Amino acid sequence: MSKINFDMPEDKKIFWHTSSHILAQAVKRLYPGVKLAIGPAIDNGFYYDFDVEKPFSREDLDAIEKEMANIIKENLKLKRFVLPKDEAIKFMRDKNEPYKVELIEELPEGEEISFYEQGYFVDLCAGPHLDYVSSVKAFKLINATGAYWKGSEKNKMLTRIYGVSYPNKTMLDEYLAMLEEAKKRDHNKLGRELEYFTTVDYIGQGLPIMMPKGAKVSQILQRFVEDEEEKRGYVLTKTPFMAKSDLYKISGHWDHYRDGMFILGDEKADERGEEVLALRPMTCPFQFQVYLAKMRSYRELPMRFNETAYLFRNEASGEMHGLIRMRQFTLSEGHIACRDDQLAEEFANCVDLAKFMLTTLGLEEDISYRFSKWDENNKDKYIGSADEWERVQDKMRDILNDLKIDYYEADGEAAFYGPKLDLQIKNVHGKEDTLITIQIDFQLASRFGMEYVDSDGSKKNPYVIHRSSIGCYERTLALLIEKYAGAMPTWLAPTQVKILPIGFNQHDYSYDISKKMQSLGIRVEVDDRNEKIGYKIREAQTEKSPYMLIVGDKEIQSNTVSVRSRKKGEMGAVAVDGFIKDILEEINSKAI
RNA sequence: GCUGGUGUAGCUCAGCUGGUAGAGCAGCUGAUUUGUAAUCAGCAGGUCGGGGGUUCGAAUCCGUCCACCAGCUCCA
Repeated sequence: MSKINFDMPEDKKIFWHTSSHILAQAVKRLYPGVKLAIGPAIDNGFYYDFDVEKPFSREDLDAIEKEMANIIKENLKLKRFVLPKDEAIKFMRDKNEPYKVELIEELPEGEEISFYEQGYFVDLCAGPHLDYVSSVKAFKLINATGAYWKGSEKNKMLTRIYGVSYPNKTMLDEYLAMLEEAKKRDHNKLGRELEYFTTVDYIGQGLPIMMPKGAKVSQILQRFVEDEEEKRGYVLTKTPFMAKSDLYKISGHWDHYRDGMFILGDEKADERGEEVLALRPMTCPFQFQVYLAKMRSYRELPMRFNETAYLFRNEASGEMHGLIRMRQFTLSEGHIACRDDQLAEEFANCVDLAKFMLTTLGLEEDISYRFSKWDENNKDKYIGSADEWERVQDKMRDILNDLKIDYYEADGEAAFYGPKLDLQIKNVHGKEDTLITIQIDFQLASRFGMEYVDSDGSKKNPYVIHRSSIGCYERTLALLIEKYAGAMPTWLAPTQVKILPIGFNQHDYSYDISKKMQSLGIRVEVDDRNEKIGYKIREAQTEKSPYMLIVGDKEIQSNTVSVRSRKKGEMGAVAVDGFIKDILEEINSKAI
C-alpha cells in the first residue's frame, strides 16, 4: 500500500490506522509499562486506547508527538506476519499485553492471526497498512479522554488518545482550521452569544433558560408543526405532566425506565403501597387514555393524536449538552392507533411528514436513517417475545424497503416496546444524535387494554405508532443554529428586519415603517441609538439579521428604504411597500 | 455516572513563586446628528463559581460541592 488516494475513504482509513500504530509505538517507547488495547481509524482520524496508571496530560501528548516524529524520521517499514492462534496468544502473553490476549482469544479457532511489525514494535492487527511510516508527513494529537474497555461501563476505564494525520502539512492545517470554524458554529457557544438561551448554575444541569430569541424560534416551529399536523388529520391532546406510579407500572416504564424518571417525594413510599407521583418521561401512556375513554370501532381508525409535550428525564450528570440533551425538553410527540392493514400507509405518512419538516428547515440532506432493532442477547431490556420482535421487525423492514428508504440497521437501539426508524443527524463536531423517531409499538396497546371492534365483531389490539414530526424543539433549534451559523432563514429569524436611521431626524419615519411591518407580522427592530451608521450596521451583522433598512433623508423624500440583504447583499433604494410585499412572500414561502 | 480539563466584570482575557483585583469591548451619562464594519469624554460595574480548611494574610495552597467543556456510557 504505497500510493494513497486521500479522496478514497478506504485509503484514508489505512493511513489513519497506520498513524495509530505510530502513536502506540511512541507511547510504548516513552511509557514501557503501558498496556495496549485497541487503535482503529475513525471517521475523522484515529485513536488508540491505553491502560495507563495516570491519564495523559497535554504535556504528555506533546512529548508523544515528538516521539512520533522521531519514529516517522526513522522511516520504519511495516511488515506483516501470521501466527496460529495458540502461538499468537503466547506471543502477546510474553509481551505482557492482556488486552491483546483477550482479543485473540475471542477470534475463531483455526484462524491465522496477523501481526504488523515496525522496528521493535509489534501490534495485533488485521491490516492493511502503509508500507512505510514515513508516508505520514503531518499529524496532531487532539486530546486524551477516558473510554471504557470494549465500550462497557462495567469494564475498566482506559485512556484514549485521539489524533489526526495527513500526507502533508497544508492538509493538516486546513483540517485544524476547519475544526476552529466548527467551534464558532457550535450552538452551545453561538446560541449563548446570540442570546437564544442561557444556563444558570443554581438552576441546574440540563435546564436551559430560553431567552426571547430562542423562545421565539421555538414558538414559530411549534405553530408550524401543529398547523401542519392538523392539516394531516391529527387531533390535539393536552395531558398532565405527572402521574401516579400505577400508570408507569402498566406501561412498563416503572420497570424499564425508572432510572430515567423524576420521582416526586419518597420513592420508597411506593414499596409501602402509598401513592407516589412521577414526572412524565414520555406522553404515550397519557395519550392512550384518550383512546381508552370509550369503546372504539375499526371505522374510527386510524386515530392520530398529537401534543407538544413537555417531558422530564433524569439524565446522568455527564450526559447533558446545551440544547441537545436536557432534563426537561419539548417534543412534538404523537401516537397513531391503527389497524394492521393501515400500518404501512400510516408509517409512510409519518415518514412523509418528517421529511416535509426537514426539507422545510433545510436539514434533509444531513439526515441518515437508522433502523433500530432490539438486542436478542439482552432480552431483559425489552418487553414481548422473541417471535413477536422478529415478526414486527420484519414487517417494519418491508415497509422501509417499500418506501425505498436508504437505511442501515442497528442492533440494541430499539425502544423497550418496539423497533424504531431513527432519523439521525450529526452536529458541527460530527457527533450523531437522533433528531426524529418513528416507532412501531406492538406491546403497549395490549398492556393498556386498547381495543377496537373489527368488522367481524371481534376485539383486536391496534398497532400504535409513536412518532415525532420535528423532534425535540430545543434540539432542532440547536441544529438549526449550527446549520445556519446563527443566520436563520427569514421565516425563522427572531428579528427579520433591522431598521437603522442614520440620525434622529429619521426616527419618526423609521418607526412609521416599523409599525407598519409589525402590524403585518414582520419581526422588526429599530436601532435608534446615537451611533454612526457604520457602527449600527456592524452590530446588525453580528446579530445576523436577514434584512437591514438604512433610512436617511433621501429615503424619506422618495418613500424608499436602502435595503441590505444578508442573502442578496446591497439592494439599493427600494420602495417600502414593495419591500414589505417581498418579505411577506419570502416568509410565507418559508424560503431557506 | 466515569476519565480529563475549565471557572476572575455581560463578553474576551491579564493577574509570576500567597501581600489592597486590571485591560479592551459591551453598559450608563453627557457631548456629537452622523450615509454603509467601531465619534469623543466621563462614570459605573467583581461575594475572583459556592461554602469550608491551612495561613498574620488566599483569586493564588488543600480538600468538598456546583456549573461548563471534550470523550466514554446512556439517549429525543
